Amino acid sequence: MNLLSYGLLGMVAREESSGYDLMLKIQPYWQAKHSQIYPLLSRMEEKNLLSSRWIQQSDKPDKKMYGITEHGREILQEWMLSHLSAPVTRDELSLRLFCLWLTEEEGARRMVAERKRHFLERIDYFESLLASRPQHTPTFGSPEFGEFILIQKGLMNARAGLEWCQMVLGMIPREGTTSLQEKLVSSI
Amino acid sequence: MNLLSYGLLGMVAREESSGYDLMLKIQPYWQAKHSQIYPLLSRMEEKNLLSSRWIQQSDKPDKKMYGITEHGREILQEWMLSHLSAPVTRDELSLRLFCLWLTEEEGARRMVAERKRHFLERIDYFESLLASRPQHTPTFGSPEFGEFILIQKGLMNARAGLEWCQMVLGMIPREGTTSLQEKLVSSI
DNA sequence: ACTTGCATGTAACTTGTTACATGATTTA
DNA sequence: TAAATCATGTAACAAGTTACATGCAAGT
Repeated sequence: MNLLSYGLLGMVAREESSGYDLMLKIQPYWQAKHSQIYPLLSRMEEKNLLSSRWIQQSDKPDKKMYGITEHGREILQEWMLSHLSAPVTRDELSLRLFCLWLTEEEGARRMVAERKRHFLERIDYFESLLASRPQHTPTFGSPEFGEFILIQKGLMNARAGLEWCQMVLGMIPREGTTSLQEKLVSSI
Repeated sequence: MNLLSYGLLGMVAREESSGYDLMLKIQPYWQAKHSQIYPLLSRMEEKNLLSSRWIQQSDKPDKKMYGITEHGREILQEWMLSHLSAPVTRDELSLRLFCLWLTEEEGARRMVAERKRHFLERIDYFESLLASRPQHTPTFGSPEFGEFILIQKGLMNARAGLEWCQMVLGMIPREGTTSLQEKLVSSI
């Protein structure tokens, strides 16, 4: 059982879901493709952590809804008490910064601007999630609490990223902005 | 050529390094083990992106220093101009928050406290990096600039994470703090 | 005596991505 | 008419982790 499997198990524990549902819901926090999720769900059913039933739909394709079993819930509880592993981030931008000195102002600005767009999109997404739920802050113990602080986690992270982008864009001179003095110095 | 390979190539472009050096330097930004790095460096040498030479050492084991080739530099330049991919984060904590309602206050607090320690450690690390380099802010174009904003990236991210932890710890009631009224309500 | 750091590598395995495969309905 | 959404799955491949393997020097 890997971390993704536990995550899926936990989501099913909250509400019965199809693989497709789970994929969409988990995407913003853990980038997993359907080709990874479907086999995991099958294996978890074999291990008796999940049960499934087919739901016929008229307009859309039929779907397989998964629910958690008693055994699944026990395993889930154990996981929640086990040691928490450190987050893993792999960001191409970090690698590129090691050799940023190889690029011109324009290239560097383009890169950071692209990342800025990414964060703005994420902020939009998380804010729309917040807007589509009860106004009052949920209290600990309710299922809404976990979801609320999860959204806050994404939001605060994206805002920090945006701030960084703006700081950096402020530090890279726009081309054509170089002063006469600097040009003279760099031409030596 | 994967992202990690480009990252290593970029680091070698800055200064000649051994696989061991690269592993240590890249760790805080991209968690790669030596068992992944060594074969990548070998393959990049085969492709004529890197060249290597053995350095004998008396007190420590000998080491293989890699330098970038002309061809390597060209490939690196191309990469810097190509499309930047989105960052990928896999955080067990995010998955756990989906089913936080399964745990008690104590378990939840422990989890967040553990994460808080993680961020405090990272902040310490990045601040020590800042302290061990020239006081004045580097300007765009110098190799120090990229490294400076990379450290800032890690720092701002870790600070945002810490802030989130503190917000959440403030929202989870400490056990024994529950009011009489709440106890009566929850006992129904 | 034991562990940590330095230093390099391979083998077996797990995890994650891309591509293949199907097919109806809705929207542009 | 083309693309996107819904919906499930498999196969081949790439990326990343864990374990195995060696060995010396310095510190605890």
